[in-house]
Amino acid sequence: MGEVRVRFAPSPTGPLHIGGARSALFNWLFARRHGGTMIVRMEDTDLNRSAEEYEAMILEALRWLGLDWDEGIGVGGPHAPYRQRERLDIYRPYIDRLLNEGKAYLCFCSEEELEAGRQELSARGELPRYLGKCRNLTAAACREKQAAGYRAAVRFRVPEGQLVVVNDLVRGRVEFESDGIGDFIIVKSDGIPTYNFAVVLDDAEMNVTHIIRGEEHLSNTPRQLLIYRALGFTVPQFAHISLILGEDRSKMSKRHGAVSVAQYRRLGYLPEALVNFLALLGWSPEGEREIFSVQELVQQFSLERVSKSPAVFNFDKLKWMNSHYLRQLPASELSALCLPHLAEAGLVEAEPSPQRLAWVERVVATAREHLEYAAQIPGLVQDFFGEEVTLDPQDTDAAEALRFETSPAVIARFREKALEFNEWDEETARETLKEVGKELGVKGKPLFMTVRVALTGKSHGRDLNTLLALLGPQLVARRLQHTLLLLQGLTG
RNA sequence: GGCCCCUUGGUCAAGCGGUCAAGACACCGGCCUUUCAAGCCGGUAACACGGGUUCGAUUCCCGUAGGGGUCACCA
Repeated sequence: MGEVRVRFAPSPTGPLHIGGARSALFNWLFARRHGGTMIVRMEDTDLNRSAEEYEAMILEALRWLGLDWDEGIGVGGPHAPYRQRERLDIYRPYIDRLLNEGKAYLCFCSEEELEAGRQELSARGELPRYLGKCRNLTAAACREKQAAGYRAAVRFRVPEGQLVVVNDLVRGRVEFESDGIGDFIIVKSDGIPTYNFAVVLDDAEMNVTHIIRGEEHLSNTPRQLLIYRALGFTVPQFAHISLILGEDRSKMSKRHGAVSVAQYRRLGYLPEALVNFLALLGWSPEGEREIFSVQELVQQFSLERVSKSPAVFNFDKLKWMNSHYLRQLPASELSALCLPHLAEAGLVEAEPSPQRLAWVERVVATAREHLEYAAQIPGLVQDFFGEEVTLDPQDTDAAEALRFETSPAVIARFREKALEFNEWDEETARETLKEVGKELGVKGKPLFMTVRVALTGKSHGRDLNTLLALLGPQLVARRLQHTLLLLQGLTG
């Protein structure tokens, strides 16, 4: 393969979508795999919907995912500028050329006229398409209209009776009849080119060799091909990857839950997990492995193994994959990832002391195996916070554990013993509890489960010794006392 | 509606004429564990349908059905 040049060209009309992220990823993997060039530019020709803040968000999301680029916004390059709105002067000569050669023409139809035409056609049961009203306007008529103050859009004159063939790297040969395509607008009446036109000019100017994008663009491709043909440009290779679907099999959108990369980041997903997951959505490596580092993905990626059929976004699998990466994270990083969520839940102060931070790190570490994404942390470490014990009414095993004949004695005695310490480690805590058991002749469930429930109100939770150690003897004593009073209230 | 794409378990997905049709997530069961989870072991579960082609179709071709995309002065 010769020099590879690919691009990711989102429109800044919203945050980076999960589908866009996958397109970016596939382009990036392909570029890196072949030692090619990755370009990032913006399709900001929609003045109404484009916003600078979205551009910043998209770029930030790409960086967070680890998808860097060699040319484009922020890094510059030989084909700058990389925002379509800043490239208007570059487009001008091509527009003039098409107009002069009669391959495009001015259209003075108003929005209302066009709408009326569409209505009429569909009322008669015919397909809505441009009727070609301005197709054969004379130059003189055009000048007259313009002099009268009418603003014109530019339409591409679609040649009749042509077969337009897309040789798609993932879909194979796809044929379209030019007769099925109405003359389409390439420059809006405000002088700004439309997407279908500008994208061709940019890709040609920037020598893009491979266009890897979502399948929704497949139907647009013949229009673009016609423009390549009209301007005599070299046609790049196309690869249309299938769509990402929601659980209900319709195109992934907001109502399917978290749909932007930023949302996953906020929830505490790791970029390497998202990248790994997205890579496996619509592409599959050889072999049976599922977990791949970015470097491994780069080594293995190929368009030949990209699937044609759409894929449902499987939240469960993403969660599983994220939990896998979470388990590999050093304790300090895991803690840092979780801290904002603990602070938000009001469990930990926003700027904890070093000692407190060290303690939080240990607490968070106990939840590591249970954690699917960082935002879940408050619910998982609740037991480590607070003075009081509330018996979970749903938890029948818990109530049972406090109803052993020996329960009050176990709790009272362990409390006394705990009071003798200012601090203790897991070892000491365990020994102390065992001594209580020996003293009172209690072991097994009536000993351990009773203490667990007396401490947390629940029959399930973190390892008891860990819990004791992290709670510390003084808090343990206070909680036990609290439960003791609770029990007296029940019996007395 | 026209055009285009797609169709293997609930989901992702391997397969590229001959397989007992991989693997992963989820689910169920067991082991481990003084709880839970993790981990390990095992289990349930699929080629949309109908015609061809072929000695032989999940695999190739044609229909049907279903799903999706697109037909904007949006991208």
